Amino acid sequence: MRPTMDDVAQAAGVSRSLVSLVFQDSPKVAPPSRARVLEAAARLGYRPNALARSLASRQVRTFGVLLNDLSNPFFAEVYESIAASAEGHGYDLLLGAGQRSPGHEEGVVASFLAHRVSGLILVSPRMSAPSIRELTQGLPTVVIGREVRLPHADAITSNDEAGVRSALEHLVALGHRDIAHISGGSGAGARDRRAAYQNAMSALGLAASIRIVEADFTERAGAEALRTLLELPSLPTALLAANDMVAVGAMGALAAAGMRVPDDMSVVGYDNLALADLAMISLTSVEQPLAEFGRAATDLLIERLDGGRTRRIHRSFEPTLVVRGSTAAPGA
Amino acid sequence: MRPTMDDVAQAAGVSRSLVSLVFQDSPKVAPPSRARVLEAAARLGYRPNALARSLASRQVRTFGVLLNDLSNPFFAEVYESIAASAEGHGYDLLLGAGQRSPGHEEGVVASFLAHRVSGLILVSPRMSAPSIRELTQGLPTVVIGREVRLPHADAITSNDEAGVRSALEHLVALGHRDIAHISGGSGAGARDRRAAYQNAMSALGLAASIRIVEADFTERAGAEALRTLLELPSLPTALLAANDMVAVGAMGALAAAGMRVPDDMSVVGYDNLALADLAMISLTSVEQPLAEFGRAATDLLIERLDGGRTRRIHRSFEPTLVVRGSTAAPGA
DNA sequence: TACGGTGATTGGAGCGCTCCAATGCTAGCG
DNA sequence: CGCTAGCATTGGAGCGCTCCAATCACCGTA
Repeated sequence: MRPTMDDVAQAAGVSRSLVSLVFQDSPKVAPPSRARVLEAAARLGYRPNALARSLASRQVRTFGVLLNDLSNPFFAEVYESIAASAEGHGYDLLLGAGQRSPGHEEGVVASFLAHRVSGLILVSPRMSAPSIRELTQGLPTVVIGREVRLPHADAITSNDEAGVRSALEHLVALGHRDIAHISGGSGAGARDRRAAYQNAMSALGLAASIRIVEADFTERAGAEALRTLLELPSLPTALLAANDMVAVGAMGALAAAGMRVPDDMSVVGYDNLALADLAMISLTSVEQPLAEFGRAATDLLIERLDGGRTRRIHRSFEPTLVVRGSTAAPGA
Repeated sequence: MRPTMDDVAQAAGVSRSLVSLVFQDSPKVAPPSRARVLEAAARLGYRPNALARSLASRQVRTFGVLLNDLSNPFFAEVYESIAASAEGHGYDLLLGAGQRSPGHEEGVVASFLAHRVSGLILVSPRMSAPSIRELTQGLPTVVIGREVRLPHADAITSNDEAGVRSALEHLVALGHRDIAHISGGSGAGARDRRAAYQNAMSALGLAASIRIVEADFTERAGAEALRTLLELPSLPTALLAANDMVAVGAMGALAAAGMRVPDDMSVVGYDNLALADLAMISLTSVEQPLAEFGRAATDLLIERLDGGRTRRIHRSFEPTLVVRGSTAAPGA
């Protein structure tokens, strides 16, 4: 059996309470006692039991982070920024992966709740809003990448309307008029982006050439969507993809079909992953300030936890278009 | 406050013990009692407290999974296979990300231990073997992607010797003789792959043209390594990269330098990520049976936990070469 | 010498659960 | 009709810790 606090207390010749104070870094402990306790603990190989600690203190300084899809590096970047910021605030993280399925997500969130995390960060969840409400039951929650309207849940999004508009304006400036959208289907935020595309196309006087292919936020789905597109009688000259994975999948399918980017078709992605910057991909993409997402998420959670805020907040960030080699004038 | 078992017991008019039995799915509970308890629990919104449960039962049916680097999809694939298999055995997973730094990894493992996980799965850890031994303290552990020799730690690797040999033989069959290796530096398994390269080159009679550039398992490092290589007086005709991320980074740098793959240089990767199959990348790569890694990892852990095994096991899997467009005869 | 004050230390109750031994109850048997 | 077997249920101790109130030792001061 692992040593407990009592063992350490006995070995150090003090009470359990004192050992507890030492491991809480309490300033009330006299330096010599502290040294004796730490020495005894080291000798026995003692490690505090986080379970017992949380149970007794009835507070768990831990956030549960649910990432929708580990295979998309987007989530890795968001996670890194959350981790950096949570660490600074002294919070632990429990990580879960949703595997792109609402069922998995619900299981992960249930497990977070069972571990009594103090707050939840859901990154682009696919769960329905009602099931989020039902599951989280008033637990402070931040949803990234989707605007969920629940009183105990804050939202962090980037301004898709502006991001999509800047991408389309860029394409139009290059001379494109026939611009199709490969959508994220039922994935988080896909609706907003789809709507932003429709709005911006209309605003640019291109309502007539609106064309949407439903897909999902994966390479595979992007490739399939493109093959669907190729069967149409007329092809668009440019493509706005729901994200970079989709864009890359579509570019792959284009290459496989013997078409060249940007000569035969321009492609714009969304997220500006490290991938997009690779020379043989060189994808024009809309960048979201991911680093700020993480900081904002922990800040919002801590405001509720320590500051006692109860009103929901929606924080929206401005994206930036990064132009690379995948866009050019049509027929160039 | 959240309802506790006592609240449910009171609401259902039974004892706490009975409620406990119901939530453990005990067969000794009479169906009507079970129904009453479940109804009361649902009405109150009761959820068992996993902390208290683990503390009282002194067993935590949870594995800690440490992934070295979330931004490499390799780890996402390994994770998915672990998740699938652990779920089947009724184990929960705690996920942690090492962010490519030994310090981070140690923090994550310490947190796993504090949560008293029943077993550990370390995927390509960067920590030193002594610090693994010291941290894990006899806790059943499986290390994937690296052969760590500790009595309480099993190892899962793929046969790098064979994988590297098949890649080199493929290149030699195409006519290459001058084949350089971009190594993973101090990353997990980099040593084995480097040694395998040296051995295979010697076996193929190419010891004289052995050339190694140290890098890391990332795109960025691959690109930098390639730029280093370009400054040498003579260039190799083919490249064996430590993994696909490195290969892709190197291909990007090649493209940026105006060189074409495979015309000016052939490139082979390792891991066969989804990425490698994209048409504009089309990377020849060595595939490891990732799905089996996950199953093997949970099986090994469970053998120790339930079966009482104490001797270490090293399980090695055979890789397969997947040939794509990034390799061709030199000067083709 | 007695006293209040300060800082260090301690005892004990309790967090929400599990698990074991003990209890109550009904049916079945001689 | 008493006795036992067997099932369903219960009470209570205890998991390893925190936290509060109580205690202790020691100092300076009146």
